[in-house]
Amino acid sequence: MSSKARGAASSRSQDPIRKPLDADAVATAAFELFSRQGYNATSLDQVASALGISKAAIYYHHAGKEAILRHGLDAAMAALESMLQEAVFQSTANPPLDRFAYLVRRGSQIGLAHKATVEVLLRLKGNSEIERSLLKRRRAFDAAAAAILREAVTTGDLQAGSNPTVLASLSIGVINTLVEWYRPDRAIPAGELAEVVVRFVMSGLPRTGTERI
Amino acid sequence: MSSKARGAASSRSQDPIRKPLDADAVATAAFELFSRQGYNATSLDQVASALGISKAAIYYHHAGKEAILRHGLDAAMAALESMLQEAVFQSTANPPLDRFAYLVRRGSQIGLAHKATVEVLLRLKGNSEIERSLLKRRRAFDAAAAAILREAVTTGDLQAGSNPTVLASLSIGVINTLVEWYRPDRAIPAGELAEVVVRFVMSGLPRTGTERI
DNA sequence: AATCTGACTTACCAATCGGTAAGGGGTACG
DNA sequence: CGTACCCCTTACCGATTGGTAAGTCAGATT
Repeated sequence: MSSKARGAASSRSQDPIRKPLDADAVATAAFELFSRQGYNATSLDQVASALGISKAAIYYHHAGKEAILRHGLDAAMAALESMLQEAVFQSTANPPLDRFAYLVRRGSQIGLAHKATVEVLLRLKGNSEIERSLLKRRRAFDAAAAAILREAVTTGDLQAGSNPTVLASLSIGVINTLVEWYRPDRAIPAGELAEVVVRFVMSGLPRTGTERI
Repeated sequence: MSSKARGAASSRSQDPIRKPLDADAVATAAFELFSRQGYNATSLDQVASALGISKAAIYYHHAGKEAILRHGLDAAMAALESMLQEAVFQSTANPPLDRFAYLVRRGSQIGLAHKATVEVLLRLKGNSEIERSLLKRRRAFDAAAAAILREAVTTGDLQAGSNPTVLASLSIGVINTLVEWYRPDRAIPAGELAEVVVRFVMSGLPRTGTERI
């Protein structure tokens, strides 16, 4: 019983078999917890035990906790940004409100598809350099959305005197809030929900006796 | 120079003068930081130094970190709940959509007036018993709002087939998102903003060529 | 003058956290 | 058969955190 017997990998050999993890799998599990408990309230030990590995094993796949954060949020922001490019560079013959509706629809779909990551993205507070750089990208996204609405005011599609920045923030806010309460086991499927969101942003509550387009 | 000389209150006597703090003042300062950095990312040492006191002094006013959380969130939830009572018990002769509009307007005003507390309230994740009890109250609030919309479907004020739960979540979501980006130094004053929110919820983006009521 | 109380202070603690060091089992390849 | 590499382990560390113990000083009360 000398201290030499520092048995390693003992629990792994007890496992039936398990595929080696990769950086993506670790990040996915981490974001599952980040989104449920919050980033700061989630320890790497929790992430490790959710994966059935030791905390140190996480450091084989990622440089640290913040690296995991960046890994996941980079992917989510990239998806949103490429979608924004599509919306912005759609035929300018396309009315700005149509492009905005496209942005809202695709934004909802992406938000729901990347629920865990987007939820964490929305809760960033800028407590580190990484968080601040992500926040900067988020603000650029919001500004681009506002620009489309500003154009809609110029073309007269939106009422003169409207504040495009505020309206863009409210519209995007609807998407954001979506990510926070939607659970896939809900009565309404994600595909339909995106349409409900688009109609809500364009027309508000579906009242009777008001014109619909 | 015996160890007896454990000078106390030394920094206070250096201060010009300072009124004694009370539990509310400590909680207000704490929520200022909670809302900017997040609850978990804010240490009591930060709260203390923002107040110019020692961390231990916080424990004279509050039983602990979670007690501060409860102190502030209890007040915010109470304000929202009493507003909800007003909206619900308004003359039933009042159309449900009018009552809902009232709820959205007052909800926006309260959210903006209690910005720091409400922002923390919205970020709760249920990581402790206190958080879970607050979340329960929040869900009751959402359910009551949904009930008003359900009534509006019954009376035919909302289109048949509408999902009142989803629509209530989207509407309240607009208020929630408001709290996250609004800064009082913005171009638009808080009073106007509440009206913009009401119009947005009732009619969506202010398009030209659509009927307004 | 003596005492009490409100409002703090410094000094400390145990627990937890993110992160590191060092090593070991399994498989592929020479 | 050796050895190299991948993927992971146990054991540990320093820093930070929420929380506590005990002392203190100014001002009100007696």
